[in-house]
Amino acid sequence: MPVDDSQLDRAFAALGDPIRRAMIARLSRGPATVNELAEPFPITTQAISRHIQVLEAAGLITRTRDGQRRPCHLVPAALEALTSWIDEYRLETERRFRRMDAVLATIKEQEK
Amino acid sequence: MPVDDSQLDRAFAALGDPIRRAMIARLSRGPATVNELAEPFPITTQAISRHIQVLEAAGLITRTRDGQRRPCHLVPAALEALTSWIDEYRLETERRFRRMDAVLATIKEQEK
DNA sequence: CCCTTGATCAACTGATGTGTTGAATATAGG
DNA sequence: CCTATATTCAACACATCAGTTGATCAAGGG
Repeated sequence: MPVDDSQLDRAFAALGDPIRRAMIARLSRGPATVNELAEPFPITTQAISRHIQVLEAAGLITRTRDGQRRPCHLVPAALEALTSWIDEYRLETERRFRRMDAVLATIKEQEK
Repeated sequence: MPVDDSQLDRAFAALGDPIRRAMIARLSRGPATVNELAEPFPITTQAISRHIQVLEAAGLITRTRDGQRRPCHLVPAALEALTSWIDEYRLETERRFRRMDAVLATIKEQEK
């Protein structure tokens, strides 16, 4: 499954804000409306509404309709795409480190 | 090991830029100097130098000295801290989905 | 000792992000 | 119907970001 580059831009950038990360944490425990998400923060509902739009544009959340409410839902697959991207390079680095350790061990052995 | 909130801000925000992600990808294959990292991109070395500073401030890379060169090295543990953060909430969401599926299955069973 | 190379600093520009206030829209409910 | 509630839109202020050019600094090599 191809991960659009600009979607990665938006998703990682979205997580770069502590308010949006707190919203993600909240949504992991279940859906929430704009007002519910706004409650813990000392900023206006409008500002929260825009944070939500950022998360939605990043594909990290989706929204449904419940009368006049617009509940937000976390999209675990979007989070998984991010960890996959990171892990690819983390694992490559760790493999490289292990290879280098092996080489150093061999050299040390030969010096004996 | 406690992950400073502002470090998460910086690290996720750093990955929100495609040039910096490409640098991460490059560094997963081994250390590289500023000029080496700049080579693929059509922007000035100064701009690259600042991207590197952003990655370093985020804790994603470290730098050593080799004469007049300043090689960059990826820090896999920093990447791991990010996947850990994401996975916590992704896994919680998936557990919740499974619980809900179970409830729905029970209801469906009772309807028979 | 000079000149080149690798890298950074400083100042400036234009774009983007995050917050505000005030107005608008839409649904709920008496 | 009319009002309250949930949410969003629009316009603005302010800060931060990503790029530029030009100058500076430090290490190497002839």
